[in-house]
Order: sequence, then structure tokens, then C-alpha cells
Amino acid sequence: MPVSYPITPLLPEIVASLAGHPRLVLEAPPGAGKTTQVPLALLEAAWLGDRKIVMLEPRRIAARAAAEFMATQLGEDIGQTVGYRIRFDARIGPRTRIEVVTEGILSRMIQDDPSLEGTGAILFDEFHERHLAGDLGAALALDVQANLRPDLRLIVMSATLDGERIAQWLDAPRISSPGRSYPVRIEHPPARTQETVEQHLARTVNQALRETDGDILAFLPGRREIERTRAIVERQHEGVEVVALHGELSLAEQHLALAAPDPGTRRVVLATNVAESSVTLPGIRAVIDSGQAREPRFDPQSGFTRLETITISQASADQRAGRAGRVAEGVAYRLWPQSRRLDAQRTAEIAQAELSGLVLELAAWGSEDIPWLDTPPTGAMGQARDLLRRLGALDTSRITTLGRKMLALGASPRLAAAALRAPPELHPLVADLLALMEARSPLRGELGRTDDFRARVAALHLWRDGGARGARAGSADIAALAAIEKAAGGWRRRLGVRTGASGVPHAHAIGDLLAHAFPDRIARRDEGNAMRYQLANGRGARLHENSALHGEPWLVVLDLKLDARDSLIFAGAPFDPRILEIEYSSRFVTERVLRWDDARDIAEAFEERRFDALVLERKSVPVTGADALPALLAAIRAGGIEALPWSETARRLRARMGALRVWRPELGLPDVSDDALLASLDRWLAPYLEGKRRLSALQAADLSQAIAALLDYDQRRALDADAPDELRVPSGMTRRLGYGTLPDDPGASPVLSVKLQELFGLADTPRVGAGRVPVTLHLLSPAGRPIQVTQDLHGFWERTYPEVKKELKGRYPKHPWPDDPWTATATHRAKPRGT
DNA sequence: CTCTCCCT
Repeated sequence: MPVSYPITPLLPEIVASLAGHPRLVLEAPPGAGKTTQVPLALLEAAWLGDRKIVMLEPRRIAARAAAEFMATQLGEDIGQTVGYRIRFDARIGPRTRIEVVTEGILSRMIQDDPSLEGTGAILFDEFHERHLAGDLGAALALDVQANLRPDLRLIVMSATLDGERIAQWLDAPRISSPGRSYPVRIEHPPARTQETVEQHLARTVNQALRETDGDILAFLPGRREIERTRAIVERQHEGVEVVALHGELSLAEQHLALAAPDPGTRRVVLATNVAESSVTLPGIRAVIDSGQAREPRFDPQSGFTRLETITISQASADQRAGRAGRVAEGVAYRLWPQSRRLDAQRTAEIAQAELSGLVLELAAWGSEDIPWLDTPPTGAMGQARDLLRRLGALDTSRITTLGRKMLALGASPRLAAAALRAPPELHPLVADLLALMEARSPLRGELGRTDDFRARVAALHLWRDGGARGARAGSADIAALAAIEKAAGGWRRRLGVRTGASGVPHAHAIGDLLAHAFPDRIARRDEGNAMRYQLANGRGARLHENSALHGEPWLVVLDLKLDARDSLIFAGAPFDPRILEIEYSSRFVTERVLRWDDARDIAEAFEERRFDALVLERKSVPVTGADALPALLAAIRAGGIEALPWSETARRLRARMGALRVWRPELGLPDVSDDALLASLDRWLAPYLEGKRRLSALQAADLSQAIAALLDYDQRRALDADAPDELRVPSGMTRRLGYGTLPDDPGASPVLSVKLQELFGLADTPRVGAGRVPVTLHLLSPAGRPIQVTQDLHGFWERTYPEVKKELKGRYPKHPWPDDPWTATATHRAKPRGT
């Protein structure tokens, strides 16, 4: 008797649509029967011939369950018409026509046989989850269909789907099926001011207990929030069973959550996203949704992935609410305002994940230009290529032989690189590391908090050697160890190893192997602070207070919490730094590094030996003229032109040059302003710095010479003539000209300070600048007191001198004060010479 | 002193 499903009436339409068009989008909510009924219906399609159907499932449990369900429906055993293929486990027979596979398997199948010989249709189940492997598989399949296999049928199936966009991407018709579920009433209980999510949720639990029958499922972002909420709910209610459900729980604990509660007991399940898709809970009548989830976000800048608490999408909210309507009408309480708009769909994993596995697949495929639904972001792609080059999987952008082997091994690129570098005698240990690295830590209790990764390996070995009694009571989850051992067995088969590792490997064996997987996360202890480490990628990290790794000089960091300052190391293993010399000799550089020590006013040279950003050795080396020069010039640029040892001579020389440049531009004198001198240090000053290590070794005389050398011979002669240092006055003495200070006004008239009597006999103001600029006379009394400032000596003699003379005569009677200064003899003494 | 989930 064929059982009827909501999707059953649509099956002929689905088959017919695919006969006319090789792609289809099928939207059907949970309970419609699409996962099991569609593959069986396609089996009868004429266009399929005797080809196979491949169906992708995002989870191994779902793949196995779907295959079993279909086999049962056919009245067969699994491995006959219907089989499955997941990692380390396949039940496929010679007659198998429907293969249910997990997402990673499809890219393997396509890479191994791009024409997909013998496959007539591929179904992508639960495509709305938008896993990385699903997106890649779909894009590869579309590429195959477009270029090699136009007859290949592709069916994208989903519960909640961005149907219009997907249909456009696929250029495919859409068929929608009703589901089999009951109506769910949506409520938005408002939060009180200052209320935490946990308090709000606990209050809503009370409301749900009053308003509904059956069990309550609440969604929270993480374990911490679950524990806080549990504390509040348990305080408020007796006779209510509160169950936590999250990924860190043992299988036994998860089973407890899934088992039916005692009759008459209301149960409240506090869950993370596990309960959104992976775990099915019976008997839920009310859902309480915090609207939050935690998701990994890859940061290409740092190369690390961190968990972020995000606001869920509308599709997730609907999925969560749907959990309340499986058995009867239900209620969903949403802890956010009804007015808030959520994003329609969740962000695809491809947009926010680490992409080294994807890039390796694409390198093997030979093209990144395949029909993506969402194109992978360039930043993460670039980071992935860098990592793959570092691991030896790519040279520039082509896949290497090692890269192909890594892909064939089927571990993440990092772990695959480490596995393939290991000598065969270590393969048993490698198998354990692959299994342990891919699983959550099996350690529990006190030991669960250790950051020494070796403790996980030790727990596995103890358990393997001595069974459940071998593992110390309470310090490890036996079920988790069993699952890890199963995976390790799979890796052993793939590596061609018969027996598992046992006993205690030497202290560095584990770190030495894993260092090959995380060459960018090699860490060296700080010299000053034993809790701090420097990572090879240039970042800082620290151990937590009770670290078991304290004292290790070298670590490979396996897991950390990213922080702008020092990240916190969650897991690591010590290793022997000699492997770096042996295996990564090309990443060592020895470089001369020059530094200016401002406090000591000295250029220092070091020879540094580095591994990436880690400075391993630094020794002082003599500073040669050639390499001190850049440091000195940089120091001068930093300190400014005034920091140079300017002598009075040099200052005056520079001032005169500045003046003449303005007075006689036709001479083409160089610009000697601060900015111009700083900008051209390497031309005019560099020759005088040669061989010097300290700035103070630059003598004032050097600077004067360097300034003077800015002029050629003709300019120098013009300078002496037209911007002279001093002027001879009628008394026969020479007096200095005062030039303005740069850069105030380089062309200002220079000042000649002179006693009045020294100018007797001089009719007019002396001029400089080839006669273009009168000097500014500061006329002084015999005692040097200022009498008058003027640029018009002639006018002074004529108009002012008669007045001034009277006064000066009284005050300085011993000095000559002639009535006719034009013809008088100039003197700098009290009495004219020879009188 | 800590973290959702999934997979070759």
C-alpha cells in the first residue's frame, strides 16, 4: 500500500518538468516527503534510463536515514537499489541506483570523473542551509552540465528558499509543495527595560507554561546563555524539567534531551542552533526564540576564524517557529519587536568562511570561473591561496603534486599537508591527530580545561589500550572517544596503516607533526614575559593563568580566541624548533636591520635572523657609512632642519643665499628654505654624513661647507659681491650686514649697524643686490645707542643731522661733529686720526 | 579561562 505524502500529487509534474528542462527548483517545507519520495519517483523517469541518481545531504545521519527509509519503502535492504556513501562508510551495491551522499563526496565524484558517467540526476537536499560544500558541489555540477553533460538533471530542493533568486541563477522552473504541519501562532512578548535576554526568556517560559501544553523549545546563541537561563528557570519552577542541548554535550546527554519526559512533567529544552536543523525533538508545542545565533566568521586579515553572535534571518526564525507545529497547533514567542526587519536569508557560508579547501578544489578543477550562486569573496580567496602556497599545495596558482595528494586524502588542507609530510612510522599517530583535530575535545571535568593538546591524544591512547577503565574516570567522554577512534580507524585505512598508535609519544612528536599544519601559528615565548608568545604571523598571544603549557619555549597554536591585543591560547602543543630549520629553511631570513636610537643619538645596525615575523637572533654589527646614511637622514627629517648644528657662519651664509635668490632671481640660486633643504638632504648633506654613525658627529664646519657647496663658482662670486657678509664704511672699518632670518622674509633689506661718525663723507645709502636694494642703516651714537633707522642717508644728512648734531655735541664733546658731514673724515675713534 | 555547526 503506497503511503501518501503531501508531495505525492506533485511527483508526475516534477518528473515531467525535468523531461523538458534539465533543472528544477523544488520548494517544500519539512514533512512534505521530498527527501524520500522525489528520488524514488525519478527512478521511474524515462529520461533517466539506467543511470544513477545522486542525492546530497548536509549531514551524515540524514544521509543514512534517508537511504534506509527509501530501501524500506522498496522492501529491500540498504545497498541494493538504494545506498549511501559518507566518509569512511559506504553501502553501495552493483545494482544501486540511488546514492545518498554527504556534501563533501560530490566534489570528489566530480573531480574524479568530470563527465559523471553513469549519473543521470543530482538532487541537492536542504540547499537553503547554504553550506560551503553544497555551494561548491552545485556550481561544479552546473559547470559539468553546461560543458559536458547537457542531459544531466539538477534538482535543488529546500524547505525555505530564496526561490526566485535560486530559480534565476539556475534558469529553472519552480515547483512548490505544501507541507504537513499545523499552524503556529506568532507572538512578540516585549522585553522590560534593562532586562537581559536570559531574564526575558525565562519570563517567557512562564508565559508559555501557562498558555500551552506540551514541551517548550527555546533557542539561545550559546552555552553560556543556556546555563544562565537554566539557573533562572530552575529557581522559578519545581516539577519542570530543564534540559540543555548544545554541541558540546555527550551523545548520552543528547539522548536524554531527546527521550520522552516522565508523564506529567513539563519539559523546557534550552538549545543552540543544533535544534534548528540537526536534532528533531518530538512533542514541542511552544518555541521561544531569542533571535540570536553564534556563527563563525573568518577574518582574512588575521587568518583566524572567530565566533560572532548574530541576529538570525527571517528564514531561520521561520524554521525555528516551525518546530512548534509538528504534532499540533503551536505558538512561537519571538523575543524581538514585531517591527524589526530581519534579513530574508542567512548569509551563505561561502561568504564568511575560511576557503583553503575550496581554493584547492578549484585549483584541481582548473577554473574559478564556475556558475556561483554567490561568488567567494576575494579577500578570503587570496588568504587561502597564500596558505596553500605555504603548505606546498600551490605554486603561484597551479596545483602541485602534493596538492593533488592532499585533495585525495580528504582532510582539510592544513591537516592533509601535515599528514603527507609525516614519515610512515608516524602514520598511526597522524591518524589519531586527524581524528582528534576534527572533533570536539573528548576531555571533561578538570582535564577538559587544559590547553595542552597532548592530553587529548593521551586520553585516546589510554582508552584504546585499556578500554573504558583506561581512560581516567570523569576526565573524558567515552562515547566521544569511541567516535574519535572510529574516525581514526578510517584515517588509518586511508593511510594504509594496520594498527593504532599507543603509549605516550615523545614530548614533541605531536607538536612537530602539527607544526606542519599551522606553520603560520608557530609561537615563540617572549623573553620578558613567560605567559606571552609571538606568533609567526606577527601577532601576539598569551596563555591563560592555569595553563599546562607554561614554560614551553616553542608552541604550535591550534586554537585561540582572537583579540586585537593578545589573543588567548585555547589549545597548543610544544614542538622542537629544529624542525623549522630542517623543513622550512626557506622561511628563515638573515637581514641587516638599521635603526636610529633617538635617545642615544646613534644609528645602530643589527643582523637579524628571523622566521617570518619571529626574531630568533639579533646581534649588533658595525654600522657602515652606506647603511648608517639612511638612518641619519631619517633622523634629520624627523628632527627638522633646526636640529642640525648651525654655526653663526652657516646661518649667515644661508641667509645671504636666501636674500640673493630673491634679489637676483636670474642667477638661479637654490632654494634654502627649511622645506627645500629637508627635501633635498640626500643631495646636499649626504656627502658630509658619509662614514658618520651619530648625528652629533656632523660638525658645524661640515654644515657650512655643505651649505656653501650648494653654489657654483659664479654664484659664489655673485654672492660675495651682491649679498656681502660685510661692508667697508668710510672709516675704513668693515661692518657686518644683518640678514633677516629665514624663512620670514628672505628678500628683506639687510641691516648695517654703524656709528654715525663712521659714515662721514658718505653721501648716499650703500646698496647691495647689484644696486637694487638699499641697506637699512641703524645709525648709532659713539656709545652705540640707536639714533635713527633709515634707508635714506642723503636725506638724513640734509634734514635730521643738524638737529641730532646739537644733542650729540653736548653729550659727546670729545668727538668731532662737523657741520658738513659730506666732506668730513670718517672715524671710529674719539678724535680724527692725526689731529 | 572558552565556542554554533558540518564535511571529503
